[in-house]
Amino acid sequence: MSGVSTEENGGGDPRRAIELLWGVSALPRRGPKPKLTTADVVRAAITLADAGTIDAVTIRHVAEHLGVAAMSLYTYVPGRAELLDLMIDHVHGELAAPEPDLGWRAALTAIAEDQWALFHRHPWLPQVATSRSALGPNSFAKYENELRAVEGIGLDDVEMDAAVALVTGLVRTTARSSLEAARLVRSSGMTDAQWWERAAPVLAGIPAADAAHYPLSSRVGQAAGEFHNAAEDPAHAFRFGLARVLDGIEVLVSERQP
Amino acid sequence: MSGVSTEENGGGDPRRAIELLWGVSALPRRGPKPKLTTADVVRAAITLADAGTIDAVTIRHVAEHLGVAAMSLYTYVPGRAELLDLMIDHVHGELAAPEPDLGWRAALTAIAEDQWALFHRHPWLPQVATSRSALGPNSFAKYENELRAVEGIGLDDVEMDAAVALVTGLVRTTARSSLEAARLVRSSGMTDAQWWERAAPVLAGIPAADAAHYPLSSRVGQAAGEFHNAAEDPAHAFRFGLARVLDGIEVLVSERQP
DNA sequence: GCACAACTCTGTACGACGTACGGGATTTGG
DNA sequence: CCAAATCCCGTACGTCGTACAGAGTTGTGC
Repeated sequence: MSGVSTEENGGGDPRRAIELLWGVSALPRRGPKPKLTTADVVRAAITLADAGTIDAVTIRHVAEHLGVAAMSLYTYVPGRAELLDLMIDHVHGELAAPEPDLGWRAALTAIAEDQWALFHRHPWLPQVATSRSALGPNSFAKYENELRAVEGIGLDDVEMDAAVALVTGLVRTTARSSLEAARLVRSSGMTDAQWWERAAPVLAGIPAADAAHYPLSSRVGQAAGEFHNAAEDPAHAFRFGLARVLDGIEVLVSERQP
Repeated sequence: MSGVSTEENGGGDPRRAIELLWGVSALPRRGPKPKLTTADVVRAAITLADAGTIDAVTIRHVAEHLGVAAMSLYTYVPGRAELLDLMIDHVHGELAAPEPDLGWRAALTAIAEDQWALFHRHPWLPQVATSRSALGPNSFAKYENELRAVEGIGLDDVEMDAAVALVTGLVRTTARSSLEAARLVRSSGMTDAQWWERAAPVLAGIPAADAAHYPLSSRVGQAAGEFHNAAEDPAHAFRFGLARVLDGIEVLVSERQP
């Protein structure tokens, strides 16, 4: 019962977007004084997104929130896609640089937890895809910090990149799914349990959907479901996954440093 | 330069959707003979999506592809969101049940590779989110098969669920990002290398973006970038991640079976 | 002091989207 | 044979991003 669609973009000239991200601009100023700044627009968009989903970030909404006409936003931002990039880089600025000399495992854990928290402060963030990513200063710093965590432990450059991508990908995925579940509960007004109560009798009327056909799904699905509803859960997939991934990286590291 | 937005849904009555997924219906038939079936609509939608992105699946497009008016589709499908659910379950039918008695590691590997291939046959699939997932027969079978791979190796039910979610999540994430990158190349008409050629001089003009500020990013980013462009790559994040994750699960399994 | 260029701001408009509504056409159960 | 059920579909509404053109405002060069 849920769908996601992905807007494409990324075709445009990187020039203007990069300048905005790095705050370069403002040489000759003629014409009327601007009412706003690009940063105002970005902050307003983030406020709106934090309160709902990324869909709340429409040009018209943001403009209304700022008290200007929709088309005025195009003075500060080339378009909606670039606005999203600016939002991403902006919130990446909230990530901390991990303490030095922690050891790679503690450092990666700190990074993962920091990002987990960031995703929960900005629930729209894991929904927004970013390949050929937003080249802003904060995103650069994020990558640099991630790499620092696995520096000098015996991995080559390609492995370092893959390792941090694995960890950050895990955080994104698990955060995304936990946030999506929470959003679904809010938007449908049904908890998972209530939803299953609705769905179960319908399924029960379908011979092919009998538990006998899906013995493991029935048993494990129920156990997992009860556990998930135990309210301590949403972070479980994250903690479980992180533990496995770090153990897996540890195996690789040991191979490299016998 | 890229953005993704997530449509919400999932509020509606599960009843009709589940009936469609399980093919229950068609009792009393009065009125004119239908020109189409629900399956026709689903297949047309999949054809369209396979050739582009999920955005190509609009009610009007699908209808046009089938030679009927847009509103006619609502005879066969309650709405676009349910159509997406039907598409998902339909393609899940292409997944094979892994051979029995493979051992958990080989079985999980087979499942991961099968899904990796599925995602590449249907590039829109990893873009479509599915929490409170599409309760169709093929999706059930998918989950059942996944669980079977880790049955009886010493994990409890919650761990089994988490382990298969970790693996399938990895496949989805890595497939998604590899496909997104490929799509970006097509849609922008620029390879990553060309795009960097465009972007680099702009960044070079920005003091704060100097390589000295991001020593690891520069070095590792370049190495990883060259490797990625080596054309053998797109599956690298997948293979690397899978190896780490399986090693991590192996550690857990050993703990459970001393 | 003045004209003009550069800039900000905005109203209107276009082509997409999902889908609500209502009506005409068709088939079949009673 | 009629009425109910079911189909097909034209029209319309509200949403979106944003192209375009014009009006108002400011600094610069003379």
